[in-house]
Amino acid sequence: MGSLKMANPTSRDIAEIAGVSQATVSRALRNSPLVRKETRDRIQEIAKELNYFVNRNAAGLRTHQSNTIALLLFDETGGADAQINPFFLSMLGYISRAAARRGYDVLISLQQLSDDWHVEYQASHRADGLILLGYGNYVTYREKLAALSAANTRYVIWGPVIKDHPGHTIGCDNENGGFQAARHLLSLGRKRIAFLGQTSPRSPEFSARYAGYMQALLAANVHPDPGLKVDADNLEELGYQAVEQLLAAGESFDAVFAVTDVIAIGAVRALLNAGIRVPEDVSVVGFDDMPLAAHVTPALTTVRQDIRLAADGLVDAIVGLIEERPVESTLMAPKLVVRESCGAKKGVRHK
Amino acid sequence: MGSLKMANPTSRDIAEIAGVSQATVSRALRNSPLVRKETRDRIQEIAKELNYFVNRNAAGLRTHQSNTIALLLFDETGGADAQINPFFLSMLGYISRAAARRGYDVLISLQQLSDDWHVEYQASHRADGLILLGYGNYVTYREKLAALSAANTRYVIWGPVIKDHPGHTIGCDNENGGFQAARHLLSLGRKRIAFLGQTSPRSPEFSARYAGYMQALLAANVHPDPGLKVDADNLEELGYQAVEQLLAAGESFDAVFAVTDVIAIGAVRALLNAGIRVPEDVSVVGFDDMPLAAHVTPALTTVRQDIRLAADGLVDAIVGLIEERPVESTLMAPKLVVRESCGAKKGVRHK
DNA sequence: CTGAAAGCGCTTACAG
DNA sequence: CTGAAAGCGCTTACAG
Repeated sequence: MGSLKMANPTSRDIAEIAGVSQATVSRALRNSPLVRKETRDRIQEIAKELNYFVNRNAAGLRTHQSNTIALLLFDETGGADAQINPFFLSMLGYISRAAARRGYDVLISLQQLSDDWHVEYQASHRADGLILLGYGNYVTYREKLAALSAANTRYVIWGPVIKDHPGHTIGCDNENGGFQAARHLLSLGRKRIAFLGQTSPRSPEFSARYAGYMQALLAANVHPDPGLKVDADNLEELGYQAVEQLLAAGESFDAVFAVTDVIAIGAVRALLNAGIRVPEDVSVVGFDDMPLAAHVTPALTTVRQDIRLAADGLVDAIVGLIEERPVESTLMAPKLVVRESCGAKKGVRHK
Repeated sequence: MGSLKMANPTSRDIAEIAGVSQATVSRALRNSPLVRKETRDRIQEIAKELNYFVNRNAAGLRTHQSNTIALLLFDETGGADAQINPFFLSMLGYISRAAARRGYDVLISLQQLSDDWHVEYQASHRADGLILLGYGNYVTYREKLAALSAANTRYVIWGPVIKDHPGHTIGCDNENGGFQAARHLLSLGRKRIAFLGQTSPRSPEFSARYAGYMQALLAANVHPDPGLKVDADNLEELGYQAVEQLLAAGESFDAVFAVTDVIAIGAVRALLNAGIRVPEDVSVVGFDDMPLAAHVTPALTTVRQDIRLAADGLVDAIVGLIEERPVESTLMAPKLVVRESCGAKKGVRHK
């Protein structure tokens, strides 16, 4: 069969070589049982030899499908320079793998919440559906979501499952996670547990974690001290500053529950820096279990959100919507991961 | 002008509403000066009101362009479960931003080096070009790249700039980086500097870092001790094991140069675990300056690859190839970032 | 400055 | 089991 080479072969070229119609080539390449096995094999072999691949634009134009999912990552950093939250970044990896397994490509896009992203991806037929990722400001968020829904865009959100919120959500049971974190600290004998994180209504996930924390305190008859609650957005530097602030205010505390690992890592740095030992003097627990949580020193005790499962769930959901199967919002169970920063494992420095 | 709403408007719908031909609509939407300003504005307004977006499949089919870049990330982890190297993951963020600035979408795909990815993305018209990212095994890599070139696929690699390597490469001057790291350790009075990393020909980047390290030793008349060189692939656990191995062999050393931050973090953990102080007893320097390098304790001294610049360079290069401008391979200068783990800054724990 | 027309490369009823 | 034909929604010479 020598050298069947050409620049940009089309199904028509293959038809000519195979001595069949272009329609038959199209069927054969999609493995249609309508085409006789023999013919099918021959055609596929020719396609392979020619390094032929179906033109996705043509196929997409015909079928109105792109087999692509757009992944929108909200950039909390205000754009420009800063790093994206590594937690979401690593989720992206799992999403991409899960999508590939189901035959979907993934288009990524970093977005400002303020951007006018809502409909374009699907309306332009670049994607069949959207996955939205990021700790959003749910107040502004909400109208955008409503606009998406109004435009019949298919989308799934990673975030808090909020009653009568538009769209489908896959999220973590943040309240339970916060509860587990605080209960664990209490079980270690800690009573003055500082809370670091933003709890305004624009951050319902963090608010839920706070609610869980409060529940645990109340269940243990520990009176919460408002002086131990410090607002902090999700940046390492702000975790650092939050602890500095507590120290400057002369607050005494024997534990810190930070609403994300990023904040927790900043908090630990500030504590060590002030000559306060972690976990001997102050226990620290984070939230997320991002990749490096296990590798900082002391290794961070944290509440794990299983991002692998989350990614699978998000992809399942969006593919479900695309293929018009019924989809439900889901709440996933978080899990406390005990490492060194809380002091529960005395003298054990690695698993 | 009330409610102009319809399910999936096309340029033809707009033409009808505007009372012009479909061709004029197409021109107007692409801002062609051929269309009278007035008409153009009117058409664009209608499009906006209808929430119309050009069907990318149709446009792509016509123009043979996708305005999309495929980002192929090589998965060193062997697939399945593991985390992707955070260094590359965060590069992805910058690439996506740079591409957006130039009007390109980014399609991501995690790949095994063994996969048959070489041509499909461009041949199927899903992408106009590829960016390849990851510490590849350059022996197997090479044939794949040759295949890409043979298929006239446009691609740019992040990696070592190797003479007569196929394709265009944007990379870091790894040799110089290794030199800076070792020279810095030597300047601190360290003489027995362990080297942790894989230096086989399949990892030319790491080999180059090793070469720089050797140069620095020789320039300082320090005789390199082969017992202080330990092979380690790019995983935290392997950095940990490498140090364990040195200790078990009874080697004495006062510094560690790890060929990546990930390995360095594992090394630090092993040292602390063995009761060896960092940096008092052993100085540690890594390579990459990944996001968390600054936030582990002690903060990691490392050789920074400016990933922002790298990302811009990669996108510039691939867009250049796509738009048929001449493109050259580039070597970027790395920069030593001094933090705590080397001991140069006594008593200073944060910037 | 505008329109009529061709054609990009597929998929899929429809007919046999 | 196979083919002829229509048509997806654009862009862009070509003609005026």
